Amino acid sequence: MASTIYDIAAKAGVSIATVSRVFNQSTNVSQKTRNKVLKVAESVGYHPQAYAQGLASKKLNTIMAVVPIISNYFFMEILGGIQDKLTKLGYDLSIFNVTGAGDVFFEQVEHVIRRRAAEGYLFISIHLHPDQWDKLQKYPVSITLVDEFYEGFDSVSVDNVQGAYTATKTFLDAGYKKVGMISALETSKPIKDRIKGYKLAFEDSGHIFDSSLIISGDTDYRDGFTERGGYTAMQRMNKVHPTLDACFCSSDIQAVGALKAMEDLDISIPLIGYDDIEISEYIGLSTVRQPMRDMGYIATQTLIERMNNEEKAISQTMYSPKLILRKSTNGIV
Amino acid sequence: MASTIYDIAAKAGVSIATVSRVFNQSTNVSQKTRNKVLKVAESVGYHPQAYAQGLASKKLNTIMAVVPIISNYFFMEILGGIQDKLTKLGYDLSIFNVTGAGDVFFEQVEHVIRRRAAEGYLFISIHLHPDQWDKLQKYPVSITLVDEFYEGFDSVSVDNVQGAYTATKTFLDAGYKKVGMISALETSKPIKDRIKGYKLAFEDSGHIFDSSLIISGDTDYRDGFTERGGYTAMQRMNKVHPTLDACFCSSDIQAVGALKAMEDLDISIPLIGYDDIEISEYIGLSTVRQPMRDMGYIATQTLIERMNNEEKAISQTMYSPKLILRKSTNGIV
DNA sequence: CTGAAAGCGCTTACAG
DNA sequence: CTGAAAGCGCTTACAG
Repeated sequence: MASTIYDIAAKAGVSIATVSRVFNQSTNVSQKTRNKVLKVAESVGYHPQAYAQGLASKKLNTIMAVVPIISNYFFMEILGGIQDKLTKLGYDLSIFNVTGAGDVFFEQVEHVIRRRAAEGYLFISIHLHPDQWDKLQKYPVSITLVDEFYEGFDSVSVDNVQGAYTATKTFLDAGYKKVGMISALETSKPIKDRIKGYKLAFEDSGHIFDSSLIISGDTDYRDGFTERGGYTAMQRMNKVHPTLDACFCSSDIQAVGALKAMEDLDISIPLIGYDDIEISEYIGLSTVRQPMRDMGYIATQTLIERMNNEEKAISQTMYSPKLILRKSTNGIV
Repeated sequence: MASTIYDIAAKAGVSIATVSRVFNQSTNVSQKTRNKVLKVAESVGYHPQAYAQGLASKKLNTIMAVVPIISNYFFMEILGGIQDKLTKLGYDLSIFNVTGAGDVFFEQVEHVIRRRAAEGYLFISIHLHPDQWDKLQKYPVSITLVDEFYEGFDSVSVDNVQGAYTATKTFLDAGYKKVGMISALETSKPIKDRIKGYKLAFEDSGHIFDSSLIISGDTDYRDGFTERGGYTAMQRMNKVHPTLDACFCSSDIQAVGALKAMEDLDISIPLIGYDDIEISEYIGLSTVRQPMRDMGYIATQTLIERMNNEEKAISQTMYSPKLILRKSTNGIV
């Protein structure tokens, strides 16, 4: 049923080389021949097959996004930025969802790289051990890291330590003493950094640091970056520290849950989230802005440049997150 | 740099057929030979290339999601459901983002089908004209429609007319007379149906229908399904109908914007959204639930079944949306 | 259990 | 401007 270049060539009375040229925008085909081929191709709905083209030309024209969790807001925004850029360039996007844990996780990542189903890879929120990164570096493929960085790879990330520091310091400087942190999975890379920044703010302010002020929710689904994670964390927080002054949340989506918990508990303290997802502006949530869309866009650009020039110097872009104050911190600054 | 099956065969002292068999889980290879091949392959980081395998075996093991707008909540949820299913089945996911408008839109859709870069296609929120659907039906590929249906295609959708009807009727039955509708792009398929349901509720209730009660926002970005779309629509609504009794919003994300507008305008009327995205529960938004995750999951399953059996009877799954009442409609029912 | 060989559907120098 | 032919990296009957 599906026709090939041979069928078209036969029906149009030309060679397969000519048919191929017609579909490759080659100028070396007479208008007459071109029209004849196009007409035949159209009549049977022919179009070159992606895989065969890829094999023969060694060009796939697709880049692959490798992600751990597909349905979260952070990734969605990043993806939007990637698509904005890709569309302009005519590349296709492929998505690989890494589902394994532990060693299997790395094996999956390595596997997808080896299959060569794309010409370039965008690693989004993929966090590995140093020796694993080193191993990956040996493969002759272009990879750009998003939300992570490691020596030797192009990357686009945000300074998580600084972001958490800024949010926490803002509370401390405003005179609040008991400033809690609603955390997510503590072994996750971004959380480690955010906790670091949170601590640092206490130290810089000359306050004693109390680790019991850092509390997570009751679920590790999506690494704890969920409404429910924030909701249950705030409930726990209120049990342990009923006199909390203010709270920093490790993501906006958790802050949404925390806000609800506060409402249910009938308490009200200033809150700062993290990310600045779209709804935050509308629900009046103060937050630490990560330029997610830009990150996806820039990362894609960086990757394409790398693909076109392997000798290019490594570029590590690190954004400084920006604090955005809204209703949830009203009157504190 | 990149090694092929030939390199491995040579180094392991076997034929390429044997190497191929090792990587295809064929049992017809002695354990000894298998180990030898695997060792060599590991030492150079070899793995069969996806495209070459695809060409030779005519199996790609990838399914493609074709979507108009990538970064929206509805799609994100659907995608999550697709991945849940795909992961279990060992298929890869590819995403094609249709960016064109008008005729170009259809051309892009047709083009991606013809390229055969996947064995099955999931069309998500792709709405075409009858003659375009008919044309698509001629191609020998498996396609499952999500959020749309058309004779001759497998599909998974939700009854938009009924959803809007239920929401509106609930208000009307509760005694509200002036019930507005915050709409999105009126030429979009789901909006047409939701407006239909909205109207129907008035007719069934014996009320006169006033089309000036249907108002959209000031932007068609993402077809108007944005916070901003809802925000500006509510502002307009308040100008035209300052004495509105209640309001139905065509999506939760717009409702978030509308809620903010109401706050800024210092008015308060009952609101019902559409979708039931995750945050809705936490912000207390009443809504019409679309089982997005399930839809993605079921659609993927349907597609795989179709791929395995082209003779299978067409299956058109239509969900009945469910009204979920929360704080935003407190006390009305 | 293993190998030789044909074939998958294209692209691309090389000639003319 | 056009064609014949080799090659891309695999898989898979067919033999043995």
